[in-house]
Amino acid sequence: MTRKLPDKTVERLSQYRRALLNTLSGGKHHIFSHEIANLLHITAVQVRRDIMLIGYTGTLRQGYDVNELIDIIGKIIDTREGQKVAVIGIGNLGRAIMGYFSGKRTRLNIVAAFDSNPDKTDKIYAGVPCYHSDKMMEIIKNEGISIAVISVPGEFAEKVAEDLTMAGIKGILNFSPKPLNVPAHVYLQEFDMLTMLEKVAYFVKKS
Amino acid sequence: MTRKLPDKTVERLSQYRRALLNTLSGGKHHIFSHEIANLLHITAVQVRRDIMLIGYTGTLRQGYDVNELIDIIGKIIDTREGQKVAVIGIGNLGRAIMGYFSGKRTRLNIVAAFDSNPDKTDKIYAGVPCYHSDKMMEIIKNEGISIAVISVPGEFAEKVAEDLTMAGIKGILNFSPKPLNVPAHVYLQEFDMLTMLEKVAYFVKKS
DNA sequence: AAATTACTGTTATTTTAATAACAATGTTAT
DNA sequence: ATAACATTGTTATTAAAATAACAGTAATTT
Ligand SMILES: NC(=O)c1ccc[n+]([C@@H]2O[C@H](COP(=O)([O-])OP(=O)(O)OC[C@H]3O[C@@H](n4cnc5c(N)ncnc54)[C@H](O)[C@@H]3O)[C@@H](O)[C@H]2O)c1
Ligand SMILES: NC(=O)c1ccc[n+]([C@@H]2O[C@H](COP(=O)([O-])OP(=O)(O)OC[C@H]3O[C@@H](n4cnc5c(N)ncnc54)[C@H](O)[C@@H]3O)[C@@H](O)[C@H]2O)c1
Repeated sequence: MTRKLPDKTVERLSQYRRALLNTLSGGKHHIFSHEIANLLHITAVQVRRDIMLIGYTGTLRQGYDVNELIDIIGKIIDTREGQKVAVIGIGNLGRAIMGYFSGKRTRLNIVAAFDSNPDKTDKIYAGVPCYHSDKMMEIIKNEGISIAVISVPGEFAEKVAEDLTMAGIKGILNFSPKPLNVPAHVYLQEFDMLTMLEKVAYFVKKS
Repeated sequence: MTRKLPDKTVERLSQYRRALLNTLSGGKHHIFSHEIANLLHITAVQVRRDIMLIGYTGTLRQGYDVNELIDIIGKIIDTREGQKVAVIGIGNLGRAIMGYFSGKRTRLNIVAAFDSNPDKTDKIYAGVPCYHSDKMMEIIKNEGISIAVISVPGEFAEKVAEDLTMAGIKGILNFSPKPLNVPAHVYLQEFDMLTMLEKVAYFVKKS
């Protein structure tokens, strides 16, 4: 399945899987495209198209087999061995992230957290050990951690990103307000809640 | 300026403004499109095009006047009177949001927080009072709060959204993992960090 | 058994977003 | 004074994403 999927399809696949896992725990084993669509507020065509792109095929009268679809999506968006993730900066946001991810059934395992404040280190958060950031580069290399979430204050983000890059990280999800510069081989995704909120405000205003 | 702007342009305008405010506090009063572009990791053409769309014009040798541009963007994405915002659910995520927004110079004012846990209510977080959620509908109506950020656990999110809608809220930014159903006149923006992270993981895998 | 229904899967079309191309213009160098 | 340069603003083109259209098909109804 080395076919390149559209960006947006990748995002939705992750959402489909989450919704399907819910569905499953509700005891439902088959689902129609329009049901998935309703769960996510998108159209059924979109759902079918995405599913077509990953090469899965439902049955005519029953729709999609929930287990199978979850599996196939996993084959696409997970690696076989899983990927290790670290969270840098265990303030409010860092803890929210750890809490949210813990227990989610996924091949993305948060295996370490790092903070520069000794009061926060050498403790367990949501089942994950938090180390002092002095050890960050070493642990990332030794553990083979490939993905990092940055939730430190803006003024430290650039330095953290440099260290991460040197330690061989492959992907960064950045929540700090400072847009980062990383080499092209590091995949970078930035996110800002203020932007989201201002967007909501703008579109509220229009109506 | 009732011209309809593309979705993505609106997002970027918010980012430009944030970057420009930084620039300004660094004592720089003029900026070129390619400088803005570098700050945000986008292209200069994109920047110029967005700025064209809002009808602002720079000077040829100096580029854009930072103050003026900040102002113009404000005219576009803010309302004159400002809009009031409430945060529902003051857990780790709620507190991270409050901390992040506080002190940001914007016409979006977080004026109230709400939580159902009496241990958390009747306190001040990042300068904003937290009330018990019993009073939510009343306060939202009386204060004229038009935008809400939902950061309660999934199982309560639907109910909170219903109450908010009934209280007359106009826009919702939802961080709970439960996709919400709201009437069409309420602008809804959902966000999920797990999706973001899985996307990073997917694109890391490819390389 | 024919028609109808309710789905899926796929191609075609439209819409939205990004990029490229380039004219216009003041600035600096020669 | 002229040429080269660096920048903006805008139009043209391409790319990405979403939507629409519709063919195919098993089940159900008449
Ligand atoms: N992008 C967004 O949407 C968004 C939302 C909320 C917060 N934020 C930003 O995220 C960051 C964290 O927010 P928060 O509320 O958790 O803040 P916080 O102050 O509670 O936490 C920051 C943590 O980072 C740690 N830290 C500082 N320097 C470090 C370093 N070099 N290495 C490791 N750890 C270090 C601190 O000890 C602290 O524990 C802030 O920059 C904030 O502006 C962004
Ligand atoms: N979308 C994302 O990216 C993302 C990231 C992290 C967390 N989350 C989700 O956000 C939510 C909050 O995360 P958290 O880490 O802050 O959790 P938390 O448990 O620390 O906080 C939840 C807070 O909501 C309050 N609450 C519960 N019911 C309420 C109600 N009806 N009205 C008002 N307040 C109520 C609780 O008292 C608590 O203070 C969770 O659902 C979590 O899954 C989402």
